[in-house]
Amino acid sequence: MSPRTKEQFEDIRSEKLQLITRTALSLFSEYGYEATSVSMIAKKAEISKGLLYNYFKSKEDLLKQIVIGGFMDFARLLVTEDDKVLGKKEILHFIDENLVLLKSNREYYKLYFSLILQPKVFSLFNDEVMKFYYEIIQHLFLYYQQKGEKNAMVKARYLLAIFDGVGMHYIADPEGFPLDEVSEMMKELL
Amino acid sequence: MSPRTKEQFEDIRSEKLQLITRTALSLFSEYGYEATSVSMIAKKAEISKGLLYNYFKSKEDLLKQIVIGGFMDFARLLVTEDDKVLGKKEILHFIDENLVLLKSNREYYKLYFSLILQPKVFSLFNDEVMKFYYEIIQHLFLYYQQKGEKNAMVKARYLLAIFDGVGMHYIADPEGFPLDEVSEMMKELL
Amino acid sequence: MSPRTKEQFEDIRSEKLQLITRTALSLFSEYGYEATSVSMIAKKAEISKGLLYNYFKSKEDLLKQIVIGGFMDFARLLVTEDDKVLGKKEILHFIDENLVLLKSNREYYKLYFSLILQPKVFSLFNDEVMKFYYEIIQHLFLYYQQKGEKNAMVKARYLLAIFDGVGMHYIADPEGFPLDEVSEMMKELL
Amino acid sequence: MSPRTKEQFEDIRSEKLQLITRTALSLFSEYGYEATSVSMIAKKAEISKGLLYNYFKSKEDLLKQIVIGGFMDFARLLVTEDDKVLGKKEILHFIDENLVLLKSNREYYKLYFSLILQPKVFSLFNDEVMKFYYEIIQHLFLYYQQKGEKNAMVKARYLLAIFDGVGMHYIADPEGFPLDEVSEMMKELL
DNA sequence: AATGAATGAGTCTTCATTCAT
DNA sequence: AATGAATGAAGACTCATTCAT
Repeated sequence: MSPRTKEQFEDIRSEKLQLITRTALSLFSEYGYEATSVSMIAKKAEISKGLLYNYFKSKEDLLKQIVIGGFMDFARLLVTEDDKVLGKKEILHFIDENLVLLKSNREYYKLYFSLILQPKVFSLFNDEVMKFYYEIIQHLFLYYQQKGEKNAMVKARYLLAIFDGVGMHYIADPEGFPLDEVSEMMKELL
Repeated sequence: MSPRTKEQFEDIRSEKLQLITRTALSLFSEYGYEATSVSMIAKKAEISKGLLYNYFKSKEDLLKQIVIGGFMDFARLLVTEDDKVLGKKEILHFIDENLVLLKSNREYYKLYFSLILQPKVFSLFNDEVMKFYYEIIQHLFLYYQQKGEKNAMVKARYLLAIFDGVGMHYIADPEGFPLDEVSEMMKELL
Repeated sequence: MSPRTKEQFEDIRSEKLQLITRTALSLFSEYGYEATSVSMIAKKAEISKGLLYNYFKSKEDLLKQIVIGGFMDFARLLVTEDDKVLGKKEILHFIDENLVLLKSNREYYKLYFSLILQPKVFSLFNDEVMKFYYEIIQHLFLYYQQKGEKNAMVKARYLLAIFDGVGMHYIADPEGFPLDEVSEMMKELL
Repeated sequence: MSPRTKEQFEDIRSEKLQLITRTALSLFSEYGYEATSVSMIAKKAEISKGLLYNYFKSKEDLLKQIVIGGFMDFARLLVTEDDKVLGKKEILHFIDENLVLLKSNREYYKLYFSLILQPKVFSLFNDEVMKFYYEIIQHLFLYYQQKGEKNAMVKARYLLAIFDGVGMHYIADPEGFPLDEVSEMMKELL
């Protein structure tokens, strides 16, 4: 009952939380969200089903935590000093970081793309995702505008669409898709 | 009291088949494949659950028919006289036709994108889709090669990825996404 | 509308009836009664499901006709001039005829044995079968009694049980079971 | 509030397992396997349908466990010191034990006979049962051979067929069939 | 006499979630 | 914090039977 015990409890909590989260991500991405049962997750994580509900209030909640978590990583890439307009350098950096993320978090992105257009599931994140998308578009829009581009908004949306297309194709065929060369081509659009 | 003629039966069958197919497509695209139950389809089509199984072996089979059907429409766009290498004109035509299809078959494409990266479901079509994807890549590759492009294969895969990205973004936000302007930009890559 | 037409109708009826009966027997015996659907029968007989119901009022009724029909064949073996006590010769004859029937109607007996102890199905025939069984027992009882056998009833029931056991084993393994030799052994019990 | 111990869980499991098994055996034997629904079993056992699947993979699996289980009891009767040829004493013992089993496990044997010649269901056990049957035949064959019997194999198969016939008739009419006297008669065949 | 589309009750099975311990 | 037995609603699917033609 000493304070340390409390800390230990918290350590356990966050450790278990990560264990569950990682296990679930791995299974969701391998089998899909619907095809992964809570039992499978509990078994693979070697915990009881009951314990899982100690950390997440539902399977949906677990999914949400995972998706939002990965989203945050992505969001950080674009964080800039307040609302300063991004320069070419920053956008290039954004693209590069993006690739690094894509390569290192394949599981997450596989899940992400498998969900992003699933109506029922997507509705869970609609708000967060949309808000974020528009933020990126806004950044890109400002960049192109400042560059004197006529169709700044069209270009912005085009670029973002390309991002997703490229990401999707890389995830679908990581061995075959020439991600690095393609990303160089993307840079020519800046 | 004589039995219906063969033609009458065929009429009934093809009408019901369409009814079920359309209803299912509409629901699959609205709620997703997994989230759409056979009961929902039957209720909306105003038929009994049993009847659906008179026309399709399983829910999976129904999905497959729908997806493959839509795929055929798309495949036709690329049909060329034998194995002639496509010229710029044909590719431009391909892009344009693609847009027409995208605009007129939104439901279908929503379904398509919602399935494309779902592990469990997609395995149903993996073969057909992959075969087809590689065929398109091959066409594009030959086009770029003949144009003297250095990275012909990279360009080919890049362009296809863009196709999907653009399609996805249009489907996700048909009102907001500037499909026509974007497609003009795509043409600059040829 | 001439008399002949009527006869022709009846010919058709009895022909179709036989067609259905035979087809059903063959399927029942191959897959079992429950595992054989009315659709399978109709398809194999190349008639419509509706027509089947024109001849039999239910699947159960169809089964009943088949079983009772085969039963009659068997029953005829024991028909004797009224209630005369059977002599050894007649019993020997009964055994032999039985074997002939068993060998020539394997399908039927397979069905018969697959049903005979299935509670739900058996209840359909309980009365007929029981009546018949007791009749045979009675014949055998009288035979043994007249022979001066002490345990005439026990012997009678024993012999009948042997009949069924032997039949069952022959049906289960027609190639391997030495039916003829075994039947010679049975005769020693007389 | 600490979780139940392993022992407690095991107790619960083995108790419920028995409850389900017994309930199912009783219903299967009363109505037949096909005619007994999982709902019926759950209702009679006063558990939820779902729980049944916590203990058995499927309805088929449940049947298999029951049949194999009862089979084991029977198999034990024939266990002899290694491969020693059985003497008359052992065979007599085998017959007697068999009767005891038959009398005390009527439900089981009713189920067994109701399955034995049902094509679809029986294929589940074909291998186990056949292996076992041939083992018994082999024992009986060696016994008769050692006794100097000419038709040792025929006798062996004959005896086994009688076993089944007698068992069947006893099960079909437990009150009326003179099992004990009949078994004395069987012994005369040794 | 004949067709096969249509029905709907019923089947087995799955699974997120709860709860006593 | 932790267990896993237990629930029950929902899912996909089957099939004997009916009926308009």
